[in-house]
Amino acid sequence: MVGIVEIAERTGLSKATVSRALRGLPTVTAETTRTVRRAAAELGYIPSVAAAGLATGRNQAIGALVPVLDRWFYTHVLEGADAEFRRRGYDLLLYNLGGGPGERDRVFHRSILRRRIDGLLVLALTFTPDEQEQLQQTEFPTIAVGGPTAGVRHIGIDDHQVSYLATAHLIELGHTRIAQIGGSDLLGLNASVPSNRLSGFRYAMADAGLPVREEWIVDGRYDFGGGVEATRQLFAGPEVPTAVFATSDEMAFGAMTELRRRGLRVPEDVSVIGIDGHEDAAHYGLTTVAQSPSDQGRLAARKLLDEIEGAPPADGFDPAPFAFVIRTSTAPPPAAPAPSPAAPAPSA
Amino acid sequence: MVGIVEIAERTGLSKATVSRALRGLPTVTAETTRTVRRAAAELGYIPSVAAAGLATGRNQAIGALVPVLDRWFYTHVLEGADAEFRRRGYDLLLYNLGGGPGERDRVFHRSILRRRIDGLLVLALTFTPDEQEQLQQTEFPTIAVGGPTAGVRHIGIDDHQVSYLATAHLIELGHTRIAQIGGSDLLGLNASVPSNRLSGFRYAMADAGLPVREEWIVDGRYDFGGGVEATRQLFAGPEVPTAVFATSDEMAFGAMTELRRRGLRVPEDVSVIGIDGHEDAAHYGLTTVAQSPSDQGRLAARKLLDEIEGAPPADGFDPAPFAFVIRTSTAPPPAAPAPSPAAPAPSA
DNA sequence: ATGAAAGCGCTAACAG
DNA sequence: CTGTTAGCGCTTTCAT
Repeated sequence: MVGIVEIAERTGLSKATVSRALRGLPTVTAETTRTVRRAAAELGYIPSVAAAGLATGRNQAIGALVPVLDRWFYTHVLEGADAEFRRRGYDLLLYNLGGGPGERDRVFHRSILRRRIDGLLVLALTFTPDEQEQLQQTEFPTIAVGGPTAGVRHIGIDDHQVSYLATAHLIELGHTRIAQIGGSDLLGLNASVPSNRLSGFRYAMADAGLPVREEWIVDGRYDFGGGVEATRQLFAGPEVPTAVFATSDEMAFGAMTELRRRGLRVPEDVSVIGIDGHEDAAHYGLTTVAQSPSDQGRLAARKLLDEIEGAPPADGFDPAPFAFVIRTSTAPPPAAPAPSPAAPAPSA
Repeated sequence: MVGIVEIAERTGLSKATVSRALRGLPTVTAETTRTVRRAAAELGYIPSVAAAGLATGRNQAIGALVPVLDRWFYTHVLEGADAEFRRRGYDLLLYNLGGGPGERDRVFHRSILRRRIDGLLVLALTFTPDEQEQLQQTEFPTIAVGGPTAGVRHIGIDDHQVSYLATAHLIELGHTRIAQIGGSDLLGLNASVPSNRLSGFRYAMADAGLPVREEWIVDGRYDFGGGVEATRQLFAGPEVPTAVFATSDEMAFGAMTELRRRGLRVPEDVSVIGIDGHEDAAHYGLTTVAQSPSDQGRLAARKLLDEIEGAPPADGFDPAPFAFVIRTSTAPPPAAPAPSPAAPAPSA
């Protein structure tokens, strides 16, 4: 095993100088630095972050806490954050909670709290009071993406507003019979995202004087299969909606697939709108409110590292941008009048 | 900051005994162990893996090298492996190569080679000779999932055989005009998976005396959008296949979606078969050859940890199980005779 | 069964 | 600009 001592011996310099040269500190002659680096390369020197970390207290690593891995939003936040972390020389420790009930506790006590990381990125998750306290104790900077977490800065879209807009779009097209496929709080996931998306929907309906039918608010678990099942449920009875607002594109894809399987045309018979801006939305022709999770991840990473490296800790909410993308899955309801941007009259 | 010294002071024991008690070594009285643990809990002691690692040379961490994150196969291998790692007290460092061209090098030199991990899990990736040498030098155990890597043990399905079977199924149904949507080698990804899946297809066709039309072998990039585009291409001309074999379910979903968009019925007009056993396959009614990436990940993790903890290093290939799942996306071709398990005659 | 002391590989004052 | 001297927090001989 070759460490800095070997380099010191070989070059006749001291450990300290070698260390400085390796880190490129300015207090070393360019000449010396070159010599050291060359020797390091020749000897096949590989630095030990662990040793450096012990000495400095810096681990050059960030933990990312995710509820599950196979959801579009999470993987993309991770990709964005990871790229930024790597760019700045940090490694990413993945803490996946998806492995069953015991996992959560294990992750918390045996992993996060091992002083291996310099900061924590939290995806769409809320903490129990106990967990919160534990986190405080470790004292490392934390940032959340995709849903607020008590006492932690947070980046994400304004779910209420996005949801309001999506609903308003359907209303403007003349729809009055609108269903929402939402998501519920699974695995201690952040409940505020689904609840804000629901409230945005309710407000938009209320503002248009439209009634919300509680049986048309169904859970789609944020995934494709959930979208399929929710749709099946929505279209089981005699009374069916003319528009479906899925609060994620993956659920919207499931909805569209199930609608077509039932012989219903989108948008002629039923309009569908989503939230996310998933890559596949174009292929489905899905109208959606797009966001960029990878940008949110990147931004979160940047803020986290800035704080770790000395910037003043900030608090509160950083709203992320979103954009309406109109495609072919939304249109006026069947037998409805042309879009009336004014106040559409209820049709029953 | 409370370390083992604080516990030692508080209990009146020595650092050494505290360390032993904390690790549950048998050379400590049950009594003493209890005292120490209680004190640790009261003081809110949090162990430092870095310090322990420095002393022992063990990092209690495994690196996972993935080409990209948002592919069904990868996220599921990761979930399986992660669960096993955590169960045995190891953390997972995620090395994502998906962040652009520079990433690969950066990951290799600035991350993997930092002596932070005890082993490496490689997903569907091949190394350059240079990278291979670097890896050898670090000397930690490595294992691959989803595609062989030179000099590294490997777990996965037998791609050739799976592909042969899928093709044979279509042939038995009476199809003769069969297309394959495969995947190409993106980002230095493992080329042997696509090539074995292609050869399985060719062998099955050859064994049945059927010609392979080269223009019906198209690239679908292993994702939904690629499946859509490949299908568009396949059905653009006057001559179209009666069956499409997509080498991943995600591509098959894209193919089915595009086929339906074009007004073609599955399976009446076109049969579709996939590989993977994706959760959504049931909703699509997709016939597929199912595998379990999470089991493969779990097994890989287990073997890797066993080796790290002293088991003799093994080599070679561990074939993973797969299972044919017949659903409703495959049927005899239009205007074809009933399934003839014998040798179907070419139809011109 | 427990303690004392010597590191693991690196960084950080403090001198020079 | 470079060298010396102490550690970082834990594990591990070697004694006792």
